[in-house]
Order: sequence, then structure tokens, then C-alpha cells
Amino acid sequence: MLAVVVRGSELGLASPDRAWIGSLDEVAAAPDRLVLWSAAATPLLPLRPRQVWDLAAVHKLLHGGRRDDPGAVWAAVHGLPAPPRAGDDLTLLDAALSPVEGFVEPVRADGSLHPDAARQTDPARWAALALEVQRRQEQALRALPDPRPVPSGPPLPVVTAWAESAAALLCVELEHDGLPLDHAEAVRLIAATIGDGDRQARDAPVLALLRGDDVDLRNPASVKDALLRLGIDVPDTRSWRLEPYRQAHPLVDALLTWRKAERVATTYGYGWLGQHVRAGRLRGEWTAADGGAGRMTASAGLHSLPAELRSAVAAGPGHLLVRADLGQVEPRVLAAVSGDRGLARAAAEDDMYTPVARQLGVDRPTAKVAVLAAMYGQTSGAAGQALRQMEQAYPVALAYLRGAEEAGRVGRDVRTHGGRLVRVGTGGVGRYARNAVVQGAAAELFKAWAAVVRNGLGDGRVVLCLHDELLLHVPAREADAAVALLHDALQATSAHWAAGSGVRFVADVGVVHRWSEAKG
DNA sequence: TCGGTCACGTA
DNA sequence: CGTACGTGACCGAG
Repeated sequence: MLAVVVRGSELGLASPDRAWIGSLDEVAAAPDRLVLWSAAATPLLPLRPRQVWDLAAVHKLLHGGRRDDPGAVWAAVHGLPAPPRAGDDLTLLDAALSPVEGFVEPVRADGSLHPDAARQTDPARWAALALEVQRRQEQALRALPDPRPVPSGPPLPVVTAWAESAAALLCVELEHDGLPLDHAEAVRLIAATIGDGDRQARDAPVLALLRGDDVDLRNPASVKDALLRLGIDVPDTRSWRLEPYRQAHPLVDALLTWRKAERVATTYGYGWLGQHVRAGRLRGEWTAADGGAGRMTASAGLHSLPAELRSAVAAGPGHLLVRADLGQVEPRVLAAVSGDRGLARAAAEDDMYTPVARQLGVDRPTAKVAVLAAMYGQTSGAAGQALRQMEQAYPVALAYLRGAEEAGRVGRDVRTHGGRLVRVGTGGVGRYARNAVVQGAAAELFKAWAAVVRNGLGDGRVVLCLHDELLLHVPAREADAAVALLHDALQATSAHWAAGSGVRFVADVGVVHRWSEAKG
């Protein structure tokens, strides 16, 4: 273990037996795993370290919540109450504004961290403290139960800590590298939908159908009233609600078409291109573990790019895109984390809904709805019968889900398979916790997979993470190796993550020039 | 200027 | 069949 602190041109280093002011060369040469307070705040991009322990990321894994600043991280491993956030406490503002004159003692008499410790501590000492926090975090992780029936290798929560740290590091790289974008193609696609983007021109054909009726297309209440005047009475004007009325009146069809264009104009139009694309790269900000379940999130609309725009995401000269997505990942995750042997047997198949359908005595579409309804806590009665059959066929999986739902209902926090604390809080909604243990576990498996893939790439790069999909940008000569890597990495990851469960995970992998091609 | 609502894209 | 996220336009309160 080598803790690394970068502060300006100075570098603080700490190993278990000493702490010193060192150089970047020493980090580059270190065979050790690196400990960082936060990958996002540590400029190590040129080094592309292989293994880091990100104290902020592991803190969020262990304790949930949104805080991941050093004060909160330190307090948590020492069993102290979380300190006020900078901004909540004006004395912290004073500390931040006052010039740094020499170093302070970072640990106060009551054991808490000095509010400005990150800036005002001797870098070597600050690195040594990082190492101490790492030890305590690992100790806490080792105290958690390992949920696997046949543990293999290090305890699963410790493995998850490394994977979550790797994801934090990957987010820094994703922000830096960006997604390769064919700018001219993007402009063509946008122009095909909204022309030059003129608002009046876009609105005119819809307004013409309303003859003089003064309607604000961007105001749902106004649209709802206009529809009512045409005899179409709907509780709201969402597109799926209006879809059945497409034939009822030309306005509905025109309005839905207009909405598509309006979405492009406002969210994915010329302004968006100008704001987020530079030198052929589309960039957003990435977060490694967000929301209740700890999924990765991205800004700049990277996670909700309309399918029509995906042909603009294209490999650069001499390069190819390798895209891979996990097949039926959530039901497979459920089979693994719940330990349901019957569901695990179904997950041995390429398509697990086929054996589930056989087991339930229903057709495949019904089986799929039943499985999804079970995982997400269905409320309508459509799949009620199938759900009762699920209960009969897969009682262990259903009990696991019920347990999470019950915990959520009474406001009891839950932990995912990999050890993430999902804070439910008081008055929690049961469905939320029920979903979080599946979605969150899937996110952990995905990140563990992504981490292995990242480390196995030569000159290639991970350029997009999309919940169950990875997009790689690789030199053409490395494409075949990347395909093999994606499969091998999933094998290796699931072998320990789902050890003893008998669940098989599958990836659909393809080599393409444009993201839009060859979607499985 | 702000939070809330509606709407919609993705998984 | 549901959960989750980010984004943007509009409304009404302050």
C-alpha cells in the first residue's frame, strides 16, 4: 500500500512504515496499490494507475449517503458524528479564505479532523492519515458478512471496495477522454429533425392545425385544454397517453412529432453540441456511485442519448468501437444474490425466461413480466397470477425481495450483495428498497467487470459506461483482443462475485464503427 | 430567483 | 412491470 497526496507541485507519500515528500517517479515505479483520499481530487491521469483504494468511494460504500469529504470519511472510521459540511458552518468558510501559513495539526483534541486539514496538513502526514483510514475501512469491510455460499478469494465487501475505487478512477478518465463523436454526422442528424432550429418554423405546422386557437405548445395545461376542445379528454398529455389518439385527430400526430423535435432542439441540439463537444469528443461529468443504489451517473445527457443520435458516436481513424452489454443482468443478479437454486438453474441458459416460462407453465412474455414484476414490486394486477406462481417456483428469491421490501417499509437500511449500505430512512417506500438490492448489486457487478476490462486494455479506452453496457474505443488491431477481454473479464468477475451460486452471466459483444450498429 | 410539476430520453 | 437518473420549459410563490 502506498498512499499518495498531490498538493500543487508537492507530493506526499506514505507506506506502512514511513511517510515522506516524494516524486511522481516514485509513484509511477511503485508496484503497490495506491491509496487516495479521492481519485477525482488527485491528478494522476498521466499515470493511469492500475489499482487504487479511493477512500471517498469506499466510505460511500460502507456508510451510504451523499457525503464523501475527508471530514466525513475520517469521522465515520473513528465512530464520530459527521462534522458540519463546509458551507453549513461559516467558521469553515473563514478557514478556507484565510491564507495557508504553515501546517496545522490535522487531528483535534476530540479526535475529529481539522476542518481545513486537507489543505493545511503536511502532505506526508496527510498521506499517512489516508493510510490509517484505509486500514480502518478495510477492517470495517472485513467485519461485514460475506454473502456468498462458497467464498472465494478476499471477502466480497473488500473486493467491492477495490471495484468501486476503480470506478471512481474510471470516472476521472471518462471525463478526461470523452466519447468520440462525429461532429458532422451529429449536425446532419440534428438538422434532419429541426432544420436550422428556428422555433417559429417548428411550431407553425402544429399551430396551423389549431386555427387561431391560442395554444402554448410548451405548456401542458394549455395543450390539455386544446385537446379537450377537440373532444380528447386525457388526465395528462404524456406521449404514451396520447399515442392511442393518433388517429383521432391530426393534431395528436402533429403534436407527438413536434415533441420529438422539441426534445432534440432543447436538449440534444446545436446548443448541446457547442456546450459539450470539443475536438471530436463529447464530454460530461461522471459520478461513480450515485442515487440510492449506487449506479454510475453522467451529465451532458450521456446516459440518455436518443437512439437516433447514436450513429454520431463513431470510432476515430484507425480505431473501432467494441460494445458489450450484459444479458438479462438483473434477473441473473437476483438469482445470484438470493441464492435461489431454481432461479440459478434458469440462469444457466442463454435466455433465462424460457426455462422460467416452462417452470411456471406460461408463455415467455408472461414469464418475463412475472420476473420483472417480482423484482420491482408490481402494483397493478396484470401479473398477479404469474407472481403467485413465481412465489411457488422460486420461494428463496421471492423471500429475499420481500425481506428488502419489508426493511424499506419500516425504514430499516439494507445492504446489497457487495456490501453497499442503502439508506432507506424513515417512512421509506418498500418498492424502493426491493429494487435497490437488485439494481445496486447489478451496478456493483458491472463496475467490477468494467474495472477488469479497463486494466486489460492496451491502448484502448473505456469511453462509456451505461448501467449494463460498456463501450470501448480501441486501435483496430486490438479489437479482437478487446472482444476476448470483455468475455474473459466477465467470467473472472462473476466467478468470485457470484461464487457458489451456479449463476451464469453472459455478455453480448460486437465490433462496430458506429455505436448505432449491431445492437444485439 | 427559486422549488415543484410535467415531460421524456436512457438503462 | 417497476425503479433509477439528467435535462429543460413552464408555473406560481416569494
